[in-house]
Amino acid sequence: MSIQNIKGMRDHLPRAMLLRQYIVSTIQQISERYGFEPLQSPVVEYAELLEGKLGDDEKLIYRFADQGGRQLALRYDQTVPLARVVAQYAGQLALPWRRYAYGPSYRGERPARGRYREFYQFDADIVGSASPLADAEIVALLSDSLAALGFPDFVTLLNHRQLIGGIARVSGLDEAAAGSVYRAIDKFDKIGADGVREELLRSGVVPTAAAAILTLVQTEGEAGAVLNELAGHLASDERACAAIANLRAIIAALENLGISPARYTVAPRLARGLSYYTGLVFEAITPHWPEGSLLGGGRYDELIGQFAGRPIPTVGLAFGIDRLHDVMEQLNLGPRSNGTAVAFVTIFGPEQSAASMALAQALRKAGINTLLSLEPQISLGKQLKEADRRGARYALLLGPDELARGEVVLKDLRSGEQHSLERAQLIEVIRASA
RNA sequence: GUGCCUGUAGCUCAAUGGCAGAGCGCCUGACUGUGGAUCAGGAAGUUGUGGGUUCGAGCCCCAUCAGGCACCCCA
Repeated sequence: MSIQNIKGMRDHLPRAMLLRQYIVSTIQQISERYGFEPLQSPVVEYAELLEGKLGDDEKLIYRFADQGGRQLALRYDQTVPLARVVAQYAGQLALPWRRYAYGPSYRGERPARGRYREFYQFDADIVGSASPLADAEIVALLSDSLAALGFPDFVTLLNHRQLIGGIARVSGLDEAAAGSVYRAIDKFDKIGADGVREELLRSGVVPTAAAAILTLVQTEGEAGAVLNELAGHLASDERACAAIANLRAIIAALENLGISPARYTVAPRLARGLSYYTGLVFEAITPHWPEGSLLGGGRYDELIGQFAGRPIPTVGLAFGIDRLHDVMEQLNLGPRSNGTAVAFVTIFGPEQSAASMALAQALRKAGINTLLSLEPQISLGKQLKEADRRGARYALLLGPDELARGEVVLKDLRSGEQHSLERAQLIEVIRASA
C-alpha cells in the first residue's frame, strides 16, 4: 500500500484551507449581495447526461460503474448539472433565477500549476434572462469579487461570439473554418500576431483573409472606441452588428452599475475554447499570472434548455478556486493567519485548571474563538509558545495571584503588553480589537 | 493522451560512481509566573517505490508513482 494522493488531486492543510475559505466566503458574500441563491447537486451524475456536450474533451470525463451496474461519471463542471436541475425542477424555480454553486469537479487532464484533476469552482449564473443587464450583472459580480479579494490590477476582457464570427465571415471564411480560427485567435496573447498568422495559414486560411482577421482582432483601446471601429469594418454582417449593439448595451449597463472603465475592455482577440458560448464571452486577467486567465465565463443560450426542451438563455461565470488560491499565494494576497483562535487560555497548574476551563467557556459563550491549554503540567513558557504558534492574538493567564483578586492577565501576543483585568472588561477589550 | 525536466531530513536545497550534508523548522537548556529575538546542545534519512548494472549506486539503466514545463485544452 502506498501512502500518497491521487495524481492531480490535492490535500489542503489548515493554512491553505484558511485562505481557500476566505476566498470562497468573500465570493459567496458578494454573490448574495447581488441576490444569488445557493444550489448544491451531487458530484456523481449518470454518464449519459454528461456525454455529447464536450466534443473531444469527453475522454477527460471520469467514468465508472457502481455496484448496481449503473454507468456513472464525476461531473466535469457545474454547468451541465445546472441544466439538469433546471429541467427537473422547472415548476419550482421561478425564472430568471440567480444561482451560485460551490464544489469540486473532475477532469482527467495532465496536471500543472493552477490546474488539477480535482478542482473547486464557484459558479454564478443567471438562468432564464437574455437581457444585457444580466450580462452586466455577472461582469459586475466578477469585478466586485476580484476587487474584494485584493487583486490590484485585473482587467476583464469582453468579447462576443458573433463578433469573432463576423470577423471570420467578412474575411471570407465559412462556419466550418471558424473553429480553427477561434483556436488560433485565442492564443494571441501567448504566441503573438505572427504566431496566429502562422496558425491561420496552416489551417487553410488564405493570406489576405488572415491579414484582415489579424487587423480586426488587434483593435485596442477604450471599449466604446473599439466597438465603433469594428462597426465600420463589420457593417455588412448582420449578426456582427447585432453583437456590437449587444456589447454596447452591456457596457452602458456596466457604466450605470458604476463599474470603473479601467476594469474592463473590449478585446476582439478573446475567443475562449468552450463551444457552447453563444453571446458575450469574458475573461479576467492580471499581469502577475502569465499562465492565463484568472477566470472566465459568458452567455450560453442553448445549453441549459436542452434537457428542458426549450431555449433558456443563461449567462454565468466560474471562479476557479484553486487557481485563485495559487495566484493569491504567489502575490501574497489575503489573510495569512495560522489558525482560527483569537484567545488562548493557559493553565497555571492542576489546581487552577477548573478556573481556566470556566474562563474558556465564558469567552466562547461571548463569541470569542478560544483555545484551551490541554496540559496543566507543562510550563507557562511552552503554553505561550503554543498560543503563538496557533496564531492566537491573546494569551490569558490566571495564577494564584489573579485568582485571589478575581482577575485575569490578558497578554497581547503581538505587542507583548499585558494587563490584569476583571472578567467583564476582558471580554470588552478582546471584542474591541476584533 | 504525446514530448522534455525533476524527486535527498518536516520545508528549501547541497553531495566526480567511493563515510548522507547545510540553512530554516522541531526538541532540550540558558529562563521552576511569560511566547517571538539571541546563545549552547540534541533528535532527525530504507535518497519516491520496485528491479537491474557495478567490488561499490543519491548519482548509470529499466519500470512505476508523484510534481513541474511545452503541446492539447481549460478554471
